[in-house]
Amino acid sequence: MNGPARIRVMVVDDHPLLREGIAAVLARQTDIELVAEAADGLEAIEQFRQHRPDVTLMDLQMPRMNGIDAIAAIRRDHPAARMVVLTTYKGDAQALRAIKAGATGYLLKSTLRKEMVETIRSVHAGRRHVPAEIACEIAEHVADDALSLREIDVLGRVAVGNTNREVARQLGISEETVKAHLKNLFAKLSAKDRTHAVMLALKRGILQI
Amino acid sequence: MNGPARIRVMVVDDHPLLREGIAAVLARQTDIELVAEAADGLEAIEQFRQHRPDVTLMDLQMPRMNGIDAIAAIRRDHPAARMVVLTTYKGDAQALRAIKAGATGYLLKSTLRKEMVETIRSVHAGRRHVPAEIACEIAEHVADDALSLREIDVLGRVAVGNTNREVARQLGISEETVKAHLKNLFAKLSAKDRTHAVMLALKRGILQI
DNA sequence: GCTGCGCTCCCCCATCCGGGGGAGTCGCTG
DNA sequence: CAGCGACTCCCCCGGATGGGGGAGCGCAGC
Repeated sequence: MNGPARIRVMVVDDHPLLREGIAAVLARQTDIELVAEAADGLEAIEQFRQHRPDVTLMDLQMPRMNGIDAIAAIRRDHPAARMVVLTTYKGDAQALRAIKAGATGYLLKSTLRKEMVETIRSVHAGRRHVPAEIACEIAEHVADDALSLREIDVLGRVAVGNTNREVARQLGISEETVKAHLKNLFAKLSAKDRTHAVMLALKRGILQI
Repeated sequence: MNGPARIRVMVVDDHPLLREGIAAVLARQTDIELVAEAADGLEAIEQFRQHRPDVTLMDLQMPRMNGIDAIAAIRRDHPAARMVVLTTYKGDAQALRAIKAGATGYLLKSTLRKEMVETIRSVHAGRRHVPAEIACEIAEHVADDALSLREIDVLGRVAVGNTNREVARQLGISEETVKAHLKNLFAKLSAKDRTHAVMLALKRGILQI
């Protein structure tokens, strides 16, 4: 049966065992072909150039270059590339950022085999595929605005135990400004204090551990 | 070739794709046989009873019942059971707790196929198998003592934005006592303040997000 | 029986934090 | 150009935080 061309897929993840699992599932599909694998964002860009897969499954948390940057880089050169985000958590900041970067689908690693191949077919057919679970998480938080880069920077320094004064010195700004940034981001995150703010930022994927 | 009995393996993980990957790798080994799968701790206990695998690969973070509790429960009834921890992070508190619960091996999910099968054979042969990477992490922190249950409880409440007074009221103790617990755990974690302490506890697997 | 440690409580006090207010510059966008 | 938001700085001030000290009780191990 040499019918319609098969969907050419690349999988990008730093866990070899997970790649192996995806390969095993895809091998059982007659209409899907795994043409490339990569363990991080840089490899992904290189492999994409060589193999031009129809659909790319991309993890977000990876060494060297993360998935968001890799998606953005690939989409810049190949706007037609179909990218499906593959991640463990359902952090909304991550999801939103990935979709902004050009992802057309979103898959949790805890999903079943069937859902994965359906997503690949769906995305290849040109449809967006974001599960209701994720869509809700995103909708829940697009209302309250995102943190600015400066606010994220300040919060990141607070997270590692710096006082307002230390953050101010590190950034070359006044302590009052640091306090202003914190006041603003507390309101955005609905945080009760700096510790709570760090926890919420971690939950939403704004900060990483 | 119906030679020596094959090593009977069970894999416990809430990610079906990862289980699939492990199954694919094990299928290529002539001396290893995958006899059972489970998606959480409770299923693991049930499946163990039914199939009595020689070696169990167990994830730590799972819904319903986590891996530590499952390992402890299985080892209580079957002290000879060989348990290998399979996890994403190398948090030392997790590693140490797992080994205390009776794990005989420790595997990072980012390890290669080869290392996994070698670990299975090694553990089945009665050897302990903890990679140097993990052993170092553990050794680095066994010197400074672990947090007490009360301290972990206090820190967990601080992490979600409670003030010392609120924590005191929740626990029915004095605010001074809460401050004492915090002072002690700051010293144990080498934390600069409560926010830093929460971050360090998350890194070490003492707290979960 | 003594020691160590977890847990509890108390004191003092310098410092930090966070909420309230206002205000200026810059750059983007409608 | 007017408005908005990010970023910057300033004021005041009550309350929270954290570092220092000491102390009692109960339980487990040596």
